[in-house]
Amino acid sequence: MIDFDQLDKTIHEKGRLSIMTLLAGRAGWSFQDLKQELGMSDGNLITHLRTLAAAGYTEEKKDGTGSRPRTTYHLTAAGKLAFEEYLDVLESIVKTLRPD
Amino acid sequence: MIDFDQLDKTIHEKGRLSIMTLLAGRAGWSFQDLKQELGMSDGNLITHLRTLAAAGYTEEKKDGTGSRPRTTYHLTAAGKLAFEEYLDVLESIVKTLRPD
DNA sequence: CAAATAACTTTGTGAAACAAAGTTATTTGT
DNA sequence: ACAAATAACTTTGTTTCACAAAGTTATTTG
Repeated sequence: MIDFDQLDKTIHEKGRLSIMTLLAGRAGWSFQDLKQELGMSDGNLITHLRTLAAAGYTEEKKDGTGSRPRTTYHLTAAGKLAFEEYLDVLESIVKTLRPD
Repeated sequence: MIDFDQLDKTIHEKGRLSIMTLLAGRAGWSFQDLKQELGMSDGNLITHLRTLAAAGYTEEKKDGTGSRPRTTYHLTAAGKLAFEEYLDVLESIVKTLRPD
C-alpha cells in the first residue's frame, strides 16, 4: 500500500517540490533561472531555498571570481536520497491508480 | 515540461492527497475507515473532507435507514477529473526524473 | 559616477493545518 | 430502561507557513 507518512513535508510543498524537481533535472540552477522558471518573488524563493538547505537537501555554490554573485543551487546527496524516496511515493500513487 | 501551476492546491495538501487517493482507489469509505487509515483527528479529517466537498470533489452519502449515521464519502465526477489532472502532473514528474 | 543587477533580509498579512474537547443523535449492553 | 459507547460532527485555539512588497548590500556595467 501507499505509505503516506513517507511523504516528506519539506519536499511536498508545491514551491519546494518544483524547486527540487528542477534541481534534480539538471544541476547548477542560478537564483535568477529558478525565479524566472517558477515565477516566484525573491522573498518566497529564497525562503524555500533556505528551508531546503536547512533540511540538508540543497547547497549553494558561489562562482568564485569575486565577481557579481552568481550563486548556483544543487542537490546534496541527502537531498537526492530524500527526493528519491518522495518519488517512490508518487510512483506508488500513480501505479495504484493507473495500473498499466 | 512540467506544468507546476496545474498542481491543484486543494488536492496537493498531504492530508487531502491521501484522502483523494483512498477515495479514488475504492468508493465508499466511511469516516471511521478514513480516520483509522490516515491516523487523523476528527477535527482535522472533517475539515479536509469539507474542503474537498466545497471544491465539489467529494460528496457524502448517508446510509438511509434512520440508523446510526454511517456516512460514506465518494468522489464526484469533478473530483475524479481534477484528480486525473493532478495525477498527470505526478506522472510527468516521475517520468521526467525516472525515464524507463 | 549613476543605474542596474544579484542575492539576499525584513516585515507583515492572511490562510491553513492540526489537536483537543465539547455536542448531538443513535444504538448496544446489561 | 438506563448507561455507556459510537458516529459524525462543531468549536476553539495554537502555531506554522506561504507569499508579497519593499528595503539592503555588494558588485558591475554604461
